[in-house]
Amino acid sequence: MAKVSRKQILQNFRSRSLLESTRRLIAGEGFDAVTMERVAEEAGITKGAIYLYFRNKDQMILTAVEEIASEMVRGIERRVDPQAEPWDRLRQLIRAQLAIMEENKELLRTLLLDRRLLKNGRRGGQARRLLKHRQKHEADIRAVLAKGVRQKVFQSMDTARAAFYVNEMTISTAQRRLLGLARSSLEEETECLIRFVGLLLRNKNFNKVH
Amino acid sequence: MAKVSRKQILQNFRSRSLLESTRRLIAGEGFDAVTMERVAEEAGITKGAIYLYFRNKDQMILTAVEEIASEMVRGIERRVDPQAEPWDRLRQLIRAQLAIMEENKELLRTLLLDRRLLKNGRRGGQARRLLKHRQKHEADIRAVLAKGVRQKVFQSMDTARAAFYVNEMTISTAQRRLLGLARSSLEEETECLIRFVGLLLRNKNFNKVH
Amino acid sequence: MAKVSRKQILQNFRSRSLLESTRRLIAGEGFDAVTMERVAEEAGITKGAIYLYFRNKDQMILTAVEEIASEMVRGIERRVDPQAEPWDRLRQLIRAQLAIMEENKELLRTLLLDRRLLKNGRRGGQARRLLKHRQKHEADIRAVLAKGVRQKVFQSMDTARAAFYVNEMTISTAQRRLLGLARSSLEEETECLIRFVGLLLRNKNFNKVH
Amino acid sequence: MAKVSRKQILQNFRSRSLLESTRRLIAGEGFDAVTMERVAEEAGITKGAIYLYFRNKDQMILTAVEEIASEMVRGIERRVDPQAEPWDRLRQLIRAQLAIMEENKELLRTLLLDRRLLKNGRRGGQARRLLKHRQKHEADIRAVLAKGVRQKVFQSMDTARAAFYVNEMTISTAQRRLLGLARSSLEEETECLIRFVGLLLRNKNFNKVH
DNA sequence: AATGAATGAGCGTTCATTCAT
DNA sequence: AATGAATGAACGCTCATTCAT
Repeated sequence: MAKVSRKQILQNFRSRSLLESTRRLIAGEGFDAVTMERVAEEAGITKGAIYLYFRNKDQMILTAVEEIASEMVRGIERRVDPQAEPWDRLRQLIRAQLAIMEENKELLRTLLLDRRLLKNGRRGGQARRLLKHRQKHEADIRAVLAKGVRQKVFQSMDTARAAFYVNEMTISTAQRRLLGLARSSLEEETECLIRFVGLLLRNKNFNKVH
Repeated sequence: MAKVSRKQILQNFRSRSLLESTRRLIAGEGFDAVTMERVAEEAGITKGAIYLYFRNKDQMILTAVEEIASEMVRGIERRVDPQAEPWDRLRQLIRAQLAIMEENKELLRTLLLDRRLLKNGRRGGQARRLLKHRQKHEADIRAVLAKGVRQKVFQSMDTARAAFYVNEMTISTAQRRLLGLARSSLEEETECLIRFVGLLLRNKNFNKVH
Repeated sequence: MAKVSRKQILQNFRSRSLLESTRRLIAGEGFDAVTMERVAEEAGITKGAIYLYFRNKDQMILTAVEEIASEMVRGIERRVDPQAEPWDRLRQLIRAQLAIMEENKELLRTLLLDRRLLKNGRRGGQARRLLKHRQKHEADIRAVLAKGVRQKVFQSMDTARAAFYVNEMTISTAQRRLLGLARSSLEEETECLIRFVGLLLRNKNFNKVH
Repeated sequence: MAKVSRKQILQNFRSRSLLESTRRLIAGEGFDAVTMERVAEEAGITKGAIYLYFRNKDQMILTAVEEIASEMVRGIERRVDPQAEPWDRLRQLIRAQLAIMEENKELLRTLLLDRRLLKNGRRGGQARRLLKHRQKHEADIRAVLAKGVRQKVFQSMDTARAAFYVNEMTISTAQRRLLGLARSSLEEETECLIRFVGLLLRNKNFNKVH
């Protein structure tokens, strides 16, 4: 068992190194800088050895990116109190999302500006797994909205669409920061976004809260 | 002068051919299909000659994309009645934008999924010229909003930010269609978006209009 | 001694597995499919272990192919009645050879189309061991011819050369089948070949026999 | 026109260099030595430039080999007197074939030992064009045989098959020389082969001629 | 002004062989 | 005895860019 786990540990260590090298390159210089040569070099092994851990380049990148996405979504969830009331919870969601995106600034600069992976062409649906995480997040938002609507805290609406727009507005807000187009601080941006979302939902508590 | 202008005409004609070939390739097969070879072939000249009209590949693509952006913005303006009242005008803007984006579906599938050009890295600000057009469009929206606010048709708000969100929501709506994630027709999507925007602005005429 | 032989048995078992995997791959997909990885996998051991049984890839393939050759030659001999009269025996030889080659169709498709192993270049004569079997078979034919000549059943001739040609004609007949260029059945091809060989030897019984 | 032909000349010169480098490598070290890198180097250009003259490696090799085949077949024809009587003509054919094969010794060592190109797999039929030349040659032999049969100089027979065997015997004779297995001189081998072919055809003039 | 042949660096991938364990 | 991770060299192919003509 010791032996097995030692091997497993080495395996995992290598995979991790490779995924992190990949991530670092994506963050630092974009997808085009992700060369098998460079990834290997950064991970301290040789080009050929990568193929012991990943079938090919596409799969390696896909794995790295999917990891990032899932980490971010999980990170958001961790920062939200599931017991909170809808409007509070929604604000927590938005704040968490913007905070996490700020933390992963460099990576997202590439990921948001270069979404080639989402192209249908590749392997019909394999790359689309990436959308899963976005959709999961949207579903979370939607659940909060639906609860709020049931409680008459939000006006009645098409919650699926509203969730989509809330998410897109949040992403847009983050993206504008990444491009260096935002003038104010992250906190100001966040509160301003929340105010607009409040308008969108015609949140009954809006005036009290703010 | 006649000679010069004849030269100029030929120059322009060549540039046009090249830019249109570039555009066609971007629309049809994405950025990766834009090789100097193919652009030249489609334009009816040879690879080397491109360098008489453009400094390098990047600049050629940038010019092509900038043209597209400016055309689209101009196209939107052309479809809007400058005399219309704010709310009507805003709806015209949104409808026009979605219509134009639908018309340039193929191009946008590439342009929205691959925004590498916006990366600051390249040459301080050269690529940023692309943002100019987006900002111009945002300014148009903002003007309408400001007028509406002055006329008390819209509630008072940070119009710059509101314009940003309106634009982003519109782009998101179009993008979702491009990815094949929208279930309903363009018209339905459009009207639904307008309804949400109405909420955002707390448009006073909203109930009457819809 | 028991211990030694147990080792030996394991040794032999492993070698066998490897050689049979090699053979299967040659037959199924050609020499290019014979990678150490796949051979090992099919034999149920690991790549590195192969080098405990064979010095290198070349030697492994050579051994496998030599085995095939020797088996085929032995197979032919087994089907021939050593008591039979020369002409009958020759016909048996030819029939047996074509039958055996048909049975090893897939292997021979590769072996006949890719005889690189016969190149002298490699290691002076090592690869030449392969020719041994062919020569053994030729010698068998020659013995029959010689006996026939002594019995005046065949006309007098350079039996070495005649044996060579008889063998080559037989191989050519088989090869044409492998390439899918033969129009008639194996039996027809066989009888036709025998008829031509009869002509070559001016077999006195030819008219009676056929 | 001068310009055009100068370009054409350069084009042809490069193609020729490349094909000859290819040929030289095939002859000297076999197909596996035919690397784009080495071919280019031998031809005095760079790897990438090859693709200006050939679509890919396969096509380059195929062209080279087909050229060799067609040259050899033409070379044989050139050495044969079309007016000669069947038996003389057949002897000329065989002598010419053996002579030509001797001249292209090195090339044939590879071509006969490595017939991978004939594998059906590649591009269903494109590689099979190679067989065309062999078949053309066989057809020539057959025509001579048929004429001989009509003139009652040869006994009646299945001329297609006989031509196949005559050709195969000739090739086998040459191949044995290439492998260094022949003890006697080319002339002796040739005459001996002709004698056997005479037997096969039961040539009526055989005794007189020899 | 335009050609188009040529370069040269780069890419993803494969595989026989080695060697510490 | 056996593993299997790792190497390292090679390969076919692409393409932006240059430059003599």
